[in-house]
Amino acid sequence: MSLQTHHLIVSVLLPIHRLGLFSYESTESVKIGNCVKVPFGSRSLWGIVWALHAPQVPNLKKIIEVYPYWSASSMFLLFLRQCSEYTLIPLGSLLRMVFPISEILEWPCQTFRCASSFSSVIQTCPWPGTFAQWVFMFGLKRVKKWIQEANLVSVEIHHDYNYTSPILTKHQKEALEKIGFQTTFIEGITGSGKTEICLAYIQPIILEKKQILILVPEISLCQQWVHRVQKYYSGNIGIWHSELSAKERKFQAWSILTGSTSIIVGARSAIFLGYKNLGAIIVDEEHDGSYKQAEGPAYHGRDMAVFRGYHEKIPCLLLSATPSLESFWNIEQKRYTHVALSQRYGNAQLPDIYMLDLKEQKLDSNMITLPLREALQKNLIKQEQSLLFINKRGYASLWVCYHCGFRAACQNCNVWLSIHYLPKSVLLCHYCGFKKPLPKTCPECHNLEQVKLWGVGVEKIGQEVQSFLPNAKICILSSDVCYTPRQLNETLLAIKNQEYDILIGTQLVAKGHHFPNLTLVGIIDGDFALSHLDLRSGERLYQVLCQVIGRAGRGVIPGKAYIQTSQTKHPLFSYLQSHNIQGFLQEELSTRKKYHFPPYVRLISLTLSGIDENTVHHYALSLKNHLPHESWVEVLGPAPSLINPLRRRWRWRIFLKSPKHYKIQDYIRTALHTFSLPSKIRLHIDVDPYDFL
DNA sequence: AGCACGCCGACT
DNA sequence: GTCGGCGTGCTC
Repeated sequence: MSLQTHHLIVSVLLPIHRLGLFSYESTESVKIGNCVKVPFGSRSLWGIVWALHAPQVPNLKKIIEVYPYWSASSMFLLFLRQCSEYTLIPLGSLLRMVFPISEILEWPCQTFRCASSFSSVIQTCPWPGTFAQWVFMFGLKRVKKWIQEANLVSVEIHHDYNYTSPILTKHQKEALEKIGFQTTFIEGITGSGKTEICLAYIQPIILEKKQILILVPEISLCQQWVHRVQKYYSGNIGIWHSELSAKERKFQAWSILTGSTSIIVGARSAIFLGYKNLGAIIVDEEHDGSYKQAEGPAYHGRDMAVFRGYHEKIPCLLLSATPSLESFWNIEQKRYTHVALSQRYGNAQLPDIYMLDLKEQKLDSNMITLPLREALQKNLIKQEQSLLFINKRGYASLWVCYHCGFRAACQNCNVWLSIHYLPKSVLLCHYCGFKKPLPKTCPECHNLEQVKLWGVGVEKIGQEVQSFLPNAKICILSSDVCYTPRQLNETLLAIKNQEYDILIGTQLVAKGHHFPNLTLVGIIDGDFALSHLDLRSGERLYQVLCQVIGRAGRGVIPGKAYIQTSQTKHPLFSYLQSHNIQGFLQEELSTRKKYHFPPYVRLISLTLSGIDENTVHHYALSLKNHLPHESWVEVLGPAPSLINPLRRRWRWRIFLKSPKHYKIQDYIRTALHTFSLPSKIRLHIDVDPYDFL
């Protein structure tokens, strides 16, 4: 053996789904956290040095290149490790989210001062903007050539910006003082000034040249935060979400990595990105279910934000008017600092809530009860806007021929197809997106007289309103009508400009938009989620109703809300009427405690899926039998999913329940270590699942 | 995940 | 006789 074997063998984490850690020889000195380019099969990949010792393996290869400008801090690596241990997402899969586009590591990292602030550069270099912006606009090759021509290769990174703090009221200042060093929950109804407190709080952090990450539950809310931030901040604002184009993604990831953007507004996946120096994390609308990613690697954005804040020793602020049960519990357990804002900004009143019993009303085939009709009419006369909420897209949810009994069903899922007229007439599956032209006659018996449409969606409500208020200008708001963020923003602007009298919308309208002239809210189906099949349904309904009702009366005029339901006596509504969130959450918590459900226990779901029903069932049973018996683990199932098949795949689920202080993740990891599945069968692990069906 | 290798149907 | 279907297996 040669004497040069003192070259280190290091363990490199690669963005590979299954395992992830591979041994490489390093000829130059590397540290843990360095980004390195390594040969892998017939290609080369970027990875992170995970450990400075690794097992000797045959065919050991050398590291090609070490990235000199950025490396993962030990705190960041600890964060990744905890994420992986908690969510059971393999480290390799996690790294794919950290390095969404690893090619940016090939870009040179030097950049220029903004032309406006560095006159000597202006003379030799006629292009304004930062390096990244030029690359974004003109392409790397051209910019590189320009740099060589201008001889400017080693100018240092420098960013100039101003940040002024918003002016706070006395109450807001008091709240600001209470924010702790780590996770703080800021609870306050819409309009209580949570945003301003946050924007004031981050000022010193921004001035220390650290980055701020603002997480939002939905892409459409990014732009809103950008506008808020721009009032006080003159620098670059980063955006991160799944709908960025490939070009934009590269530009944004590069700007975030190099620190050329100091404030980043992003959807949940932004929590895993590599930052230059993250200084604080803000999670807006903390309770929102959209933070939970259920498809692909399952994780909860808010929980990951808390983990990251903890490991990087930076503050994490959770904001909500209607805390999630988990957070409410964590506040009670004194895990989070709690800051409550009670006053609504500028004296706006909370809306009065009226219950309408669907059982007492004679509706015929209509969905809107008489009192709500009258209220809509009055509001129209007063020239004030109204909002009707119904949580169903499309026109109707079942196409049925009464002559032969034919019902239009999805080819891939065990569901009926919904009828949509907007933006185009079509039969649509809400689960897989399958589309079919709307039949003119029954495909089975060719009859056309006896076709019936069952179920009620936004479009049908729109039709009903138009029938009794023919002069009202109606706007239908659903993801089908506004399918791009731009379209949605345009529509929202039109609403603010009073171009519509009555809005009819799905979940989409519930999220953080301010319409000053909106004074009436009607909930069409106030019991759509009150099933006992799903333990979170009550919590979700409460949150969504709170949010929709919060749309009313945000200006100077007090608002009113009508809730149509067949369960007027349900305790949820009395808490809602008295605006007593605490009471509602307390009661929900005690139910969860009684039935041994989260947050009192840990719940994990294992879902097996595949094309062939029997094979999936077979492997689900054998997985269950493979799980060792432990007194502290309760194994439920396997049970078939409610919608089976879904996207042509059959799914069987196993649920595991254990007390929280046991490491059930370790139990599962070891159990799965000795369990193998054929490649046709997929296993999906979800820690703290949101759905049970 | 990619990208190989590998073993069976319709074409110049 | 080939071209190519995607089944399974490996990548330090």
